[in-house]
Amino acid sequence: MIDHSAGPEVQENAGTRAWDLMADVWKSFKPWVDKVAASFGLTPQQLIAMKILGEFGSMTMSELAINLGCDASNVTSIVDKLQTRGFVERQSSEHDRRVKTLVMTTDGTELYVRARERFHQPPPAIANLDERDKLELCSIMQRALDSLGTRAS
Amino acid sequence: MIDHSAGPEVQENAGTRAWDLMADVWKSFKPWVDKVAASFGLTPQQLIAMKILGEFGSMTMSELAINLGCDASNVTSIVDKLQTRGFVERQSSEHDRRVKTLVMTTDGTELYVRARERFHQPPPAIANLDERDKLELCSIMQRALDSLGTRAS
DNA sequence: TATTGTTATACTCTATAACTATA
DNA sequence: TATAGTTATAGAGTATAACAATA
Repeated sequence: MIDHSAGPEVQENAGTRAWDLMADVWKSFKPWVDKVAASFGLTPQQLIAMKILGEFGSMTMSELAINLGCDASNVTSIVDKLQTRGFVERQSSEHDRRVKTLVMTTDGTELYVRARERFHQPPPAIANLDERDKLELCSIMQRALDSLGTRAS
Repeated sequence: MIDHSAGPEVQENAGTRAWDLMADVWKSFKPWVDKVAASFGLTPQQLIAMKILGEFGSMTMSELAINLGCDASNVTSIVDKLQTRGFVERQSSEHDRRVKTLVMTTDGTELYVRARERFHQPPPAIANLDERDKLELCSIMQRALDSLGTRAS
């Protein structure tokens, strides 16, 4: 039997504790993300897709799948909805007609520019940090990504 | 029209950049979490519920909902599955028979103890950091949580 | 009347497998 | 044969609303 008389157990090491704390911070992001997405009439994933398309300008369906980190079949439905709303268009590539290139419409670009303004203000838990902490957090997260062999953007 | 000639745009401030980098790091956690949960035959959310129950010993359905950060209706189905598997039991509280207290079974406790061993090794992106970064990350995340008025665990 | 937990329902996000149209 | 994208399907996770039992 486990002794719970003292409440939650003490964290054994800094890595585990950092992971638990990051999870708590991440959980605090969700209401903010949902609210921002809803303010544009989009789901979070749709807004992220718009952000990626806005940053890169145009890309194929499979490239968007890689950037979103999800299966290509999901991208079909995400783009379907964005296209129905008039924010993106599919263009068949002329040199390989299997490939579809996504381009933003004028409405989509306008939405992206407005959304970008919102992204400049990160979620409260990050925004509330002082400048030194923000910079240090960038450094640590960058080292964490580098340790995985991930390419920095 | 947006100028994309130089690829993705430069991040304007440290907060936004920290938020983007944290999102990338968080994304790297998912395969690890899925793998750990699957190694116990559980979904991630079920494993998190077991972790919370193991740490706190026992709690009511609504308390678990608060700790999971989701609606009470979801907890019903999560606990249903854990109970079917024989890891937790519902006990009607004697002083208020509306309330159900969750307690882990012997099998549940045994699973929790094994899972706890796995949690001691955080996801690669965190585990790979050196001790100084881990400690600094703890401090920053703690300050981020404190800035929200969140109670530290 | 108010609260705890359940049920019914629906939507988002996700993945796998089978399919099509091209290559 | 292989690849890009689609369709069909299924499951996890989420929330809202209506409900039963109890307070």
